[in-house]
Amino acid sequence: MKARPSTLREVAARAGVSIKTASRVANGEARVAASTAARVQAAIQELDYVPNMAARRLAHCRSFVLGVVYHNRSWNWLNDIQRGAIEEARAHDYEILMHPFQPDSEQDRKLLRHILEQGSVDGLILTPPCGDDPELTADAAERGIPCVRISPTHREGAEPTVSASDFEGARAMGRYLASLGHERIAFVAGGAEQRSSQDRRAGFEAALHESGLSLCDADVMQGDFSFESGLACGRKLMARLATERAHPTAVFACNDDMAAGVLSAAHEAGIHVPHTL
Amino acid sequence: MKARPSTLREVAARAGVSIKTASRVANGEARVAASTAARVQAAIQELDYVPNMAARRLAHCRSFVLGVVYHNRSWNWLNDIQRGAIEEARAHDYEILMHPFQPDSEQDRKLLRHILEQGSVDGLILTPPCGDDPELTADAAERGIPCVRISPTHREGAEPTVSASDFEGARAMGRYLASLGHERIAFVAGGAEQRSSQDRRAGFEAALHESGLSLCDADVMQGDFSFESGLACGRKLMARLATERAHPTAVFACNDDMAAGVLSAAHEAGIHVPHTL
DNA sequence: CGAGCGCATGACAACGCTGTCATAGTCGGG
DNA sequence: CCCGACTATGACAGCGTTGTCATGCGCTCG
Repeated sequence: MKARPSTLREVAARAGVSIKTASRVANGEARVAASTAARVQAAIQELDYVPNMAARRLAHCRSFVLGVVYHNRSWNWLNDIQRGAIEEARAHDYEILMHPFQPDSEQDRKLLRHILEQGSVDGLILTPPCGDDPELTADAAERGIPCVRISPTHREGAEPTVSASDFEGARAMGRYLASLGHERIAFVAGGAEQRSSQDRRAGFEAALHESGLSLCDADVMQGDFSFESGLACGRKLMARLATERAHPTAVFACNDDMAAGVLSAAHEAGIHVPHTL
Repeated sequence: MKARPSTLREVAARAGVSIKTASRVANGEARVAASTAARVQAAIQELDYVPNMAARRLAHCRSFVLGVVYHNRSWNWLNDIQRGAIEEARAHDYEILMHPFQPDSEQDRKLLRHILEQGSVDGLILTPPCGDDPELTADAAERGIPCVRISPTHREGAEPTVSASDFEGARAMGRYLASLGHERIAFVAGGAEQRSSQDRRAGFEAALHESGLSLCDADVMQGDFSFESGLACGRKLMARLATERAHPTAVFACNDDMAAGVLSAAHEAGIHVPHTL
């Protein structure tokens, strides 16, 4: 049908103006007479003109691409992030480039560095735990590529960060569980070094204290945000139910995947959540 | 450190050759004297030259980007595909652009069409069930953008397809189960319209027949490739175990997610796979 | 020894767009 | 009625790379 997309030059010719003026209209710049603007708009419509990104990139010395660097066990979470990033980026004429990154893979490091060198990204979104990789942020800084770190463990970097309100969220959830009358609540932690896990624990403990309760070490189980780790913690927990007289009557898991794991363990043990024991 | 990446012109100047010759060396074209090639290579090294993709794209009228269109319930599968695509693409100087696509979302359709118009992709990889969307393939064809369809239900399209050997794989697995002595094996189907599910069933049934067994309708359960559907089928199956005297002693699920669902249901019911009943 | 051929190299335009600066044309104030 | 200021528009030069074609050289074959 449309073998070759039409160019600005063609639009300009059709509207009887110079290329530059066509460009101005296409970009919605001010300083164009209403009448000419209308004429150019018409030409754009008629020719199905769509700006050529490659040319725009070249002229702007910008790539209009953002990279999302990830290394994640929770695919559900990552897919949400990915979808959100793509949508928001598209709304601003940007594209999203997903970049897998295992901190210990020299291969991944090299590829990423290559991408930075190539200037194929204008910025980077670092999902946890990538935001805490100093080499990575240093590499980006060296090339003047701005980064945003999502829920980083260490906040001292120069880059802006985006974090969920881990503390407050966990506190609210803790309060709720306490309000149901539970007196011992187990806590399934996420990756020990990830701040989000630490903050959630702090918020959770704060809620307990407000309700006159506390979290004993025995009720803290170490997970790593993955479903499997939640399952393992859940199983340990279930084993305790059988042997210990006094035990937790509720469980707080640091993310959905682990919660699913715990639930799964409960099912295995024949316990139907949220039925009371 | 390196404020502005170096250009071919600089490399050429440093090596004392013309830009074009530098280009030739950078692209490994033949027809260059070994001595000059060496000189240029040295310059490239010294200046950390990396070709500018935007310029290359413009000159080539190609984007060096492939789109992966997806709409999927099985994130695990998708992430494997994504990772594989990214790796292979990078190896060929290509990038991967992920494009979410809900067949019933006009929004997604429009965005995708826009991407095609923009020429921001040289080709499309359609994961199931997107490969079976006629409007999509037509749109792409109209703009001369080649598509590869992964495991499509309908193979009659002009586009090349990539499919796992559903039939043979399922047959091998069926044979194995039969060889273990099972005489009734339940079958958990994937999306009814997806060919991969149909083929797997055919392969599975072929294996049964070879072993003198057969698949009765009652033992076929309809899933949709998601974990949840597997769980639901598993639960139905478990219920039957309790009530029916003669029942399947093994389960064949059409993908990993559903198999996990079935296993989960078995756990719930207190059955430890693969222990015999 | 000269015509002819192949090979290494370079000059130049083109890809499509944007930024800079120049150039007409318009308008209001003194 | 003229001058400065401001507005709309255009010419042109890049952005960094590649394709086309031309050029000049040395070599081989007759």
